[in-house]
Amino acid sequence: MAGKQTAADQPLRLDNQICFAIYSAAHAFNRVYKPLLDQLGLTYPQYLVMLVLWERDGVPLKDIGERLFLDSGTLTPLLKRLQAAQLIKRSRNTEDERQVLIALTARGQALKEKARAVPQSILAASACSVAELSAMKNEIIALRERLNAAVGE
Amino acid sequence: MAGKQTAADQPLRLDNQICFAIYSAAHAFNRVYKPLLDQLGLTYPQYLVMLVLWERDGVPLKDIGERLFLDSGTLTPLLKRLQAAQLIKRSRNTEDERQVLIALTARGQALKEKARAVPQSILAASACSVAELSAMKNEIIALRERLNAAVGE
DNA sequence: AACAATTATATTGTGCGCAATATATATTAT
DNA sequence: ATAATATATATTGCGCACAATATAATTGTT
Repeated sequence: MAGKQTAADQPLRLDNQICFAIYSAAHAFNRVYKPLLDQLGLTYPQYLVMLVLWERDGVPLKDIGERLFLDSGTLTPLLKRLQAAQLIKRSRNTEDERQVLIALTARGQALKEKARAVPQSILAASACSVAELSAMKNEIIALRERLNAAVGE
Repeated sequence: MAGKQTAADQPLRLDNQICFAIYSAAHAFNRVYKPLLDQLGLTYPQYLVMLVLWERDGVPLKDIGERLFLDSGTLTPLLKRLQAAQLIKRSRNTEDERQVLIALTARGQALKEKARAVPQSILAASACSVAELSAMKNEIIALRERLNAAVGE
């Protein structure tokens, strides 16, 4: 019984799962990022938050969450750690006291310069042209949007 | 100063990161899988382990780890939970007492039949042809291998 | 104005994922 | 045979992710 591989088993084979390809590629990226981000004192999710803030500063937690598809259960403690590292400040919006506005400190701003070395190291590790990576990225984002749409139904 | 977008900032823009596309697609997959796997009483990583075991039974923990790119720190507690759910059995290999062999219980074998409904639901949610998904999967796996090779150096 | 519904964030609990370390067994070298 | 090295698993600690829940502020209704 065990070991027999029929056509009916194909859909359950690990190597046929695109989800596992993506899952394992995400972990592979993480391993490449780890030594680079260690130098910045950031984890990968923290790096993503910093990328958002380096684009636009002083945004509510909710906006960061929508951008990264993360909720307050993940972001609240993560942001507290970034605050403890003196990279961000947290303050309530005076116009809407429910909102927590996240702003970079001088230290957080300054870290952007150090971070500029990261993308090129990642590009080198991926051993792939920018054009190819960009094409893959767009396909994956399109897939992500269809998956998110399916959940929303 | 904040809000200014120069060419030098492009590499750090969130939307230009393929890693974030993959990271967020992995989470999107997880959200699609969640309700399906809830019916099986499995988490997504547990489902991956079961996929491995449904292909070949009675394998050492190490083999599962190599297949899924996970170490004992992740697998040991996960396998204990699968054992608690009576889906697997754990036993030391008599020929090498260091190894823990993981075997399916009758219940674990039986769950495979229930799981056959999962891949087609995922396919529907991805709203994509099998051929397209397969092509993307191969590209992503190739990228993963290059990333893993870069870490190994 | 009072009440209900909505929104934004925080908290708690569970399960990964991984680094660092510990322990026991097996292999290799001397 | 003994010692040194390597291998397989387990344990601890930290940081996500996310479901479920709680709380406080805002908006909408009557």
